[in-house]
Amino acid sequence: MVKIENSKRTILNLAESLLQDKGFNGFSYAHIAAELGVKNAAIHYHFPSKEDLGRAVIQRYRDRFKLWINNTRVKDLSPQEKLDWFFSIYTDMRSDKGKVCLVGSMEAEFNSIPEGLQAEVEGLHKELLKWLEATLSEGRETGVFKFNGEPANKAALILSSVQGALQMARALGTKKFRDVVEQAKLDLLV
Amino acid sequence: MVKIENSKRTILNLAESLLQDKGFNGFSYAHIAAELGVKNAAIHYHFPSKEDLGRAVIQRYRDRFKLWINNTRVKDLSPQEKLDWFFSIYTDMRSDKGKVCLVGSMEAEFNSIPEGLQAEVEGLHKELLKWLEATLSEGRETGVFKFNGEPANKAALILSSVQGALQMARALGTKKFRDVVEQAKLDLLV
DNA sequence: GTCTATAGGGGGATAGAC
DNA sequence: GTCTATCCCCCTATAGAC
Repeated sequence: MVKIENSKRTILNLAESLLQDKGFNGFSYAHIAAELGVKNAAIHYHFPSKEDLGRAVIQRYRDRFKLWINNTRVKDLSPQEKLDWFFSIYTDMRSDKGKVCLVGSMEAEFNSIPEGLQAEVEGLHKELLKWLEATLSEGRETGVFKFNGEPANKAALILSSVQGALQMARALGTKKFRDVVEQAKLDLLV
Repeated sequence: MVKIENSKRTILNLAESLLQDKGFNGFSYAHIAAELGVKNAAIHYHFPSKEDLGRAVIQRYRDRFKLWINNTRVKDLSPQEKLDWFFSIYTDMRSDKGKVCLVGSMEAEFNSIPEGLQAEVEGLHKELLKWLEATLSEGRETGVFKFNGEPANKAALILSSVQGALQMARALGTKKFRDVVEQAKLDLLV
């Protein structure tokens, strides 16, 4: 049961949380309705179909990320600090009831979710990669990061590893997640 | 529709394939029955509950992995070759209809699958990590692998990254998966 | 081992009252 | 915007015939 100021926003919050907790095929309108303290049909008023709801969650996340990285609080950080900020997003997910990242959650179920959702996930994943690549590139130029190969590939590896590490932590515990993040940092010192 | 010699084995094959394709919550007894060309109830005869079926799939995979790594064809390889063999497992999954690894699939849905399954996944993940750690350790001693930090942490990072990369490839394409594997190899040369 | 039949539940979604 | 009521489908699972 959750307080309501803005139903639509609260629904999105709950849906996002459930997506990261149980996956797209693991949650239902009933779950959201129960926590919100309303009936099933009320959710359908705001989001006619489950696909609509899923897409709205991802879209909001994309907007949020875009705002973050364009905000001076992040934009003006050093590459080192940017990377730490990035890792902290995932660390916070792990701390928040062992959530995994939206992208990983939906890609694992990719072939059993609506196509409109797939496209949204693709867009988000590209944006995350692009920012990370730019950050690694910048850091290598200024000499704080050292690594072989292309920044784009290194970005793909790091993003994949935190995505995988959040999942791994569910079976093997939070320490394993932290180990992966530490190793990823070590692998930038070379 | 699939030929039947051994129903139980065929069911396990289909279930494993569906798990890697659609996830635990994304497939049903009906899917298997249809492909096998039998009725729903026939599957329940072999595997009373869906949890039983899921556990059997993971157990078989664990046995298979154990056999592989103890077989002289793998056991006697160099660390370099062992690692290549390991990556080839994942490359083959990607080639096979864009499957993801069982562990990643089930950890993404971890909080919406039966507890008995969770335990099985935990066991498998530990075994994969343990073997990879030993291989990295061996390779570092013989000088073919170079990396900072503990072999256990490096193993966790590499395993997480291929797990994540298979998922990433679903949204961004096979090239991205290959990029991650190549980067992982580069990161062992330092 | 596989079938038919069916129980029993949950899911997504809609219509119409308030 | 939220309610009640309802539809229809799919799902897991079981009983009993063959």
